[in-house]
Amino acid sequence: MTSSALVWFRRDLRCDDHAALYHALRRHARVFCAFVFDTDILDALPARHDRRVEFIHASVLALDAGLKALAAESGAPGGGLIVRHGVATECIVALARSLGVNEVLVNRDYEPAAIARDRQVKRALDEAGIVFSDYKDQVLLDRNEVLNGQGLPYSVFTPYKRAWLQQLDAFQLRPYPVARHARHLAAVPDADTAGAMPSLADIGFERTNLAELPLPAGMAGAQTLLQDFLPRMAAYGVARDYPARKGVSYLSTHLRFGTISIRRLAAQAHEQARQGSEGAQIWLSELAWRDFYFMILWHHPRVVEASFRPEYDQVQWDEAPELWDAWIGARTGYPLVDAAMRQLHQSGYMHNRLRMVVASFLTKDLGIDWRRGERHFAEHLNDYDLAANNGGWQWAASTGCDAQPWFRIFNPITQSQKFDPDGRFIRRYVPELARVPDRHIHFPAAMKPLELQACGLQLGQDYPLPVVDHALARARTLMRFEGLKK
DNA sequence: GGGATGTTGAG
DNA sequence: TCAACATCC
Repeated sequence: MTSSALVWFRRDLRCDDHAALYHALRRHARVFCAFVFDTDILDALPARHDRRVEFIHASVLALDAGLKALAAESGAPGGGLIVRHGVATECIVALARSLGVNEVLVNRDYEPAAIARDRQVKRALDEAGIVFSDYKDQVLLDRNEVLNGQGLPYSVFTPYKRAWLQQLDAFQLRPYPVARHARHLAAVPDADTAGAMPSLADIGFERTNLAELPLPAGMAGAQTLLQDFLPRMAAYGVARDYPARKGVSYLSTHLRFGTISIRRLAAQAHEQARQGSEGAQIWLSELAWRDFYFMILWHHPRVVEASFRPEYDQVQWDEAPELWDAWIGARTGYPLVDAAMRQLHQSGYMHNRLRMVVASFLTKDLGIDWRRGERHFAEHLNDYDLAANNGGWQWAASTGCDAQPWFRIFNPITQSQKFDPDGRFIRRYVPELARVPDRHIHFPAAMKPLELQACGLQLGQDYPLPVVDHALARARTLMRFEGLKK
């Protein structure tokens, strides 16, 4: 066996339990690894400071080190990552030709733009006589692996999950044994070693506050967060709903960039669930939701632009520029909504319950098109993922598959009372309300003048008056949806 | 040489 | 998880 291959890393920045890397190492004598800082993607980002680019940059450095360590352990000559900055479609084809590889391997991506990009690369490689192959890696079960009785993909989550769980056996959860074949890792060619790894500035980006956030990057960062979460998994089912508590895994960004393998996570959850942990069972369902939305996007790429249920594209949303400004400016007068939006802007993270609250508020209270909210999240979330973000927004807006019914409208005040009962989360992000008593923190506009005076709060000055009345807004939304022909 | 035990690949 | 295959006494 003298063939050689190139593994192109994209959103799978790890060298452990990695499908494409495993297959390359098994089938080829010499395996090169590459990552491209893709100008097609980077140039389209709205800002030159972006926590995700910084996270990726740090994770790519760690991946290079990881590949070198893996090679060293197995006595291979080199290892390491070839890093380029340019148009990925061109860089990869040029690199594959200059290295003279027989095959380029990737882990499959399910987003329409990525599918088009990969198709373009495949075409160019075909012409050069180089094989292009892609593998399932990002998800546990993809595309047509989970089908209903008629052999069709599901569009309702609960029966999907039942079938998904049935298929999730020990084999599906097994990690790819990469280390076993690591001796086939090839050294980075000399031409690529000198000044190969560009700095963040080299690719045109500035530092952010990422280093101050509890989000360590790279494979090691993911392991740190996982170790922290494992003992909390059993309590996840209850704790996950309270944004003030440390109830969730905080692994979403790592799952987004593949710095941890979904199989390793699911295997842990599966094992704890088998031993009767209810929290683990619920967390595993969240991983099923993730697979579900990837599957939906694969089969229905039109959801990127349109409602999953076409009849809901007839909903007349409002332009409402001043309401939009209040939402993105975290000045709606609904403390939980404002706190959530500030959490997003300060950290690039928003607790999942709050994503539902602010999405419901934008679409059902402010009457604004879910796509605008979706785009805002896309710009700011560290863990932004098209499939899940789109699915979540369409769920909240009632336009999606298995969405909440249109007449079910979150009340931002009762959500706040239920899930931030003592206002701890609100006070963390809306300090101007620090002295408001618990009883009123969820809706200070209901306070009487004497009560406002007692805590020294001037409504409309220190904190905004509500931009809409929830009861009225709710009635308007019911009418907005009611008019649709069924 | 046969049965127990271990390793690997299947994705 | 299961089957194929290797290894060991």
